[in-house]
Amino acid sequence: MGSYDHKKIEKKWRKRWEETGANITDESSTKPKHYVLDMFPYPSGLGLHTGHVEGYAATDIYSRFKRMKGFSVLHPMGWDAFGLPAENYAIKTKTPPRETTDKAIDNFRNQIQQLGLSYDWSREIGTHNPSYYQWTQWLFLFLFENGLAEKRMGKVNWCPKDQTVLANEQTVSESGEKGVCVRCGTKIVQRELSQWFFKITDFADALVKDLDQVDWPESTKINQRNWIGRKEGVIVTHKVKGMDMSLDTFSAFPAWLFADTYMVLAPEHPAVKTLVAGTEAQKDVEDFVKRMQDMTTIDRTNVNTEKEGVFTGRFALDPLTGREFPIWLANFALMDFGTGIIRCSSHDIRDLTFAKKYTIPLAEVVEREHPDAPVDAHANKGILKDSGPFSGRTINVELIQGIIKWITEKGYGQARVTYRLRDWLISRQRYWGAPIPIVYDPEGKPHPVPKEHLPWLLPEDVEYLPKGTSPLGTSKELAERTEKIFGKGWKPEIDTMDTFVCSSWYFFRFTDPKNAGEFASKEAMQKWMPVDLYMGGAEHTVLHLMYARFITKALQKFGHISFGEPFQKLRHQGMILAEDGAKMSKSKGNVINPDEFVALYGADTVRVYEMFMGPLEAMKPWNTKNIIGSRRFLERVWRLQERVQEGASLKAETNSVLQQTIKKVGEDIELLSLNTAVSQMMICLNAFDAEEALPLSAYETLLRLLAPFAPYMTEELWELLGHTASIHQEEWPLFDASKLEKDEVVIAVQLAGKVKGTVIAPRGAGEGDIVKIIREDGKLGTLMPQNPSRIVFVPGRIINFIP
RNA sequence: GCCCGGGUGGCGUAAUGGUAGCCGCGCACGACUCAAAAUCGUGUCUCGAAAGGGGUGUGAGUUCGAGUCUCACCCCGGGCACCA
Repeated sequence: MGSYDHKKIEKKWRKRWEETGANITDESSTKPKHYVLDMFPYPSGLGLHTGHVEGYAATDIYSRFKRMKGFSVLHPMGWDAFGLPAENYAIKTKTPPRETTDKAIDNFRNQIQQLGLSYDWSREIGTHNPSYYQWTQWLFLFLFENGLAEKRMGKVNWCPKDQTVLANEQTVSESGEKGVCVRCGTKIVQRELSQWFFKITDFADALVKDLDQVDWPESTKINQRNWIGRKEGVIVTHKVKGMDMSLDTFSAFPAWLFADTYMVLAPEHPAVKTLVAGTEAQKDVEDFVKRMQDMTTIDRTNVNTEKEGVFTGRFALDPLTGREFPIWLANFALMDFGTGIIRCSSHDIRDLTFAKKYTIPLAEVVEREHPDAPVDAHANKGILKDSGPFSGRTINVELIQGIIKWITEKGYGQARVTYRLRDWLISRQRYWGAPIPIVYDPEGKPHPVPKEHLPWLLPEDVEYLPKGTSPLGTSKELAERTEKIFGKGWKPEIDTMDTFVCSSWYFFRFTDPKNAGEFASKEAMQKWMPVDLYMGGAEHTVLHLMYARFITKALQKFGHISFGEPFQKLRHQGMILAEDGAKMSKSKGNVINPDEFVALYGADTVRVYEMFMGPLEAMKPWNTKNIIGSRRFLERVWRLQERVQEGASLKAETNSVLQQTIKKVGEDIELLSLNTAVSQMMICLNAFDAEEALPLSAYETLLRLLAPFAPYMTEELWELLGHTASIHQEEWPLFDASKLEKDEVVIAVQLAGKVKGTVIAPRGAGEGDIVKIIREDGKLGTLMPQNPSRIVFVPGRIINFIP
């Protein structure tokens, strides 16, 4: 027996598997399908870190297990390759982003291949390749043609120093300060620009409802629901006193409407102008509106921002109470929520603070519990008073429905559902992204780039440094291309798409990655979709998953696919922390790279260690010292080959451990409880180690269980045992249910619930048998009462004497 | 503030309501060795000489029996946050 030389073994099998196409997807088979997907990485220059390895190892183990269980498994990998770091690097060094990105991808691919991950590399995709982004552009046109993509004015975050637009995530400094440029710390302003939007809000209802169909972590579903923020409520229409105009408000808490005493408009509300035109308040209001325009929504909607407003001098008539509501403008009222107008009352802390500041009269409709604090409407409970026909009623669902019905019947307003979700702004004034396939005629009207001109190539003759407009605007080639194809005076769209667009459909492409005529064939999608297991970090619980679901629903609505949810089962791997428990980050310089451990201990050890660390979904600190335990485990399995002897047989007790191990490891992989699966294999190893000689079949069974976890070493051992076919094509072992339990069991003996000792009894012994054994036991026999009032007996576990 | 997770040995963790601490790391002692490493063996929650107690963030409760279920509180982590 040679020693366990992981370097030699891993090199040998990596080459062999590549040569034999061991990981190519079995497309032709009639086996049931299983699609196991990782969230594809952004290929950063830093390379793979231990957090990637955790998720990838888990899905690899799962994929290998499923293959052994008789499934045809699709397990692909690709690159979310467009994005800012490469562009920023280009600005600094003038290196074209494609060069940087392709280099990073080569590095990533190499690292991933070393880990023995069974991806089908023939399906590799990169979102930055024209053969891929051609279909991202197709998707844009598909949405455009179906009225789901439109250009309209939108507020963007603008850094005056860098002369560029920033994504919301880029308006928080590293120290957590909000509303500043992440790169230079300059206070950002907001600009109105004409931007492309995807109308995700059209699907808001389905995006909430269909969460019930999928097997996702509950917290992720809650996050999605909160983000969408579906609220049922009521619109109330108010006449403005002395004017021929009316104002609509939205209320999510209809039970509290009778407490409202004033009204607040968003400063940017179109009605403001008319309300104050020619009045005394006009100048104050206009000043206020101007000041609010100069503030970002981020600043205006910060909890700590002082509430301020201005009175319009106008009054609205409340149809419910007949009250005259003073009409104010306020910084906290937002145009893009509800109707942009709020009915305000003392039952909302924000409204109350505002009213106190400006001494606006207030009313209450629920009796206070504490004299200092009025009841908060968000609690939505209590008994109403001073509420017209509803006084004396208790707030509950029926009452709320009754109030909405009453408002509707009286013609005061109507029921309405509102969402917090906003349309998806996909324009980016960036270079390194998929170009938006739109051209403008000389009048400035947008036209789609005809499909025969896709891919609409990203130009290369650009100035990366941002100068106030998109880098694509500096490309002579793009301008010339546009005029050549469309005519004189035509101009290209120079914004690119948000990289989230690229990643919102890649899982379709994997089913048919080389298709030149469609984004994926109907047959391929029908065969493989939806994704059966999707693994990725919890940081994508909102945006990526929401966008991918939106695209899926849009494609379904227009007949491209027949299902509405892309990811049937979703799991998150937890973050791996640095050894001191801190988050790994580039700035702290504590990022742990798996390479040195792969070199030192082997990929198999690193895989086993990361799975053994703890529950997959938990956040856990890396501990270099602990890796040795996993290495020792593999070495002991390696050395066990010496123990194999013809004609040997397992002790019944050892065999029962083996049967339990087959059962538990299979069940645990299915549940992705991989730490306990490894633990159980260690238990099995310990039992085998105690045997003088080992039958070949028992050893081979353990190897097959271990194969998904340690694919290299088990493959080598399998060959050493004389097999010519790969262990990864073996069937998953079956356990013998009749041999699961040991012949003798240990029963805990309790007196009034306290353990006093144990007795050994034959398997299947009944209460009477156990009592007899206890009576014959010297110590326990005298300790247990002769006439207990009750005996609780749990077969095979405990017997409890209640005196 | 609101919504999710979590608090178990020196450490990572394990326990269908049924013997808390499995498995691993570390540590201690022993074997092997001239010696060391590697390997193997024994031990390792705590008080106690022992017999026997106590112990899963705190306090109550349900139960024959609670790490596990219920309530209140404390602490840690994550997400959302002027959303009408």
